[in-house]
Amino acid sequence: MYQTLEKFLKGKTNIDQETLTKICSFFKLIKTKRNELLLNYDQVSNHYYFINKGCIRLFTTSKEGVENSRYFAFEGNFATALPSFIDQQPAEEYLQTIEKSELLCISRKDFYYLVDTEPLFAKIYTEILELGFIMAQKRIYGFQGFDALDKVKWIIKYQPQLLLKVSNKMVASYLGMSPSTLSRIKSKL
Amino acid sequence: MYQTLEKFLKGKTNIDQETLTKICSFFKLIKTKRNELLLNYDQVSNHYYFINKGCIRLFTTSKEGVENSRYFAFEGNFATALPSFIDQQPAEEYLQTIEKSELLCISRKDFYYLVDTEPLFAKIYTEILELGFIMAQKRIYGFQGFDALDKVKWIIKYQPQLLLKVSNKMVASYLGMSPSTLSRIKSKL
DNA sequence: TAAAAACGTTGACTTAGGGCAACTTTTTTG
DNA sequence: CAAAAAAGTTGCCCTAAGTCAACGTTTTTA
Repeated sequence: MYQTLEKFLKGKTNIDQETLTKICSFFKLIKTKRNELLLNYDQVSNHYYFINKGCIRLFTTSKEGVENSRYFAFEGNFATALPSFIDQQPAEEYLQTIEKSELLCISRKDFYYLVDTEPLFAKIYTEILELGFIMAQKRIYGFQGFDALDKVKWIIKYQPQLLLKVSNKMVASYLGMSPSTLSRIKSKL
Repeated sequence: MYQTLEKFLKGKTNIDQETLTKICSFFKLIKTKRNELLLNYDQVSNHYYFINKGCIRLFTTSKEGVENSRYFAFEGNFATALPSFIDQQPAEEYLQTIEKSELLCISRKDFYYLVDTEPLFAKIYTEILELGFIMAQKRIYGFQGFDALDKVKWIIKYQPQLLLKVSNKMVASYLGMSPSTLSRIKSKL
């Protein structure tokens, strides 16, 4: 149950088995269905999820009701609505498993307890923040000045798994274009 | 010379004067001219800047040579090319003072020395990361699904100082539209 | 302080990509 | 496994916003 998580933690820092076991003991296994909502727009994020199996999507909807995908996290990664988790304001975004998934879930209280009492876990948290920051910047700023074709090429180069695992519709909403535009571009290469 | 920085640090955490003085002693004052480049596209970011006076802009250029502004930091704030500062890869962005400025500059080495030896400074760094993460997300994701008019309204609401302090051209490049579009929209209110 | 450079504004024209609809294909579920 | 629902594709048309150029204004610098 905790192998993937332990592997993830070991990959980030040198950590003994005892601490590892202690950290893992705070995570509870939950199973979710396809399209199950983990967090609603108005809710405050109070859980951090580690994905054992499946996929979590972070998205919003525009005032016209169009969905806008922000992030997809797959097996072996952490995901939550981090801004809300940090500042405890309503998330203004949704968290959802887009397929049947198995998640390890830790409450915010326990998470910060670990951050405050386990220096190694604090270090891992800092690394998660740093990495999250870098990735978000690269992803979003990377698209500045890109036209639709550039974006599709970018996704093929840097996140080809997305095209395999996620519906066209969601990829399109991730890239900020309509499904028809994505469809047209793919047919031209 | 260090008043503004001390005020910033005190605002983040309870911190005694001795530690404060020690932290400040690692910062050196530098004066820059209008449009002076602090970091080039291919360079690795090795300094963190605190702005005593003036303004730092973070920007890139597209392959066609069009400038794209990412962030403006004003008096009393920190700025650097953070992804590069963290992972020591070429920045792929520029750092520039857009007006005559006075900066307090700390080297990466000293910065991480403080993070590793002063728990309070580590805490401040985590807060800078968290805040930077939240702000970047809000800023960029906030524009998803916005047309040009929405973006201008957004900037008026959340960052009106920008319109006062920064040229139209740079604001336009920050909002991801051409200067003519921004001009046209402003004339319609 | 005068010449030069950069910036801002506006008009005419062009274009990338969105909206909608019809149709086909795939996926989901009872 | 069949019916229903959702997703993907494609054509047609339209619109928001970009480009380019001309011109006036402000800013910079020698």
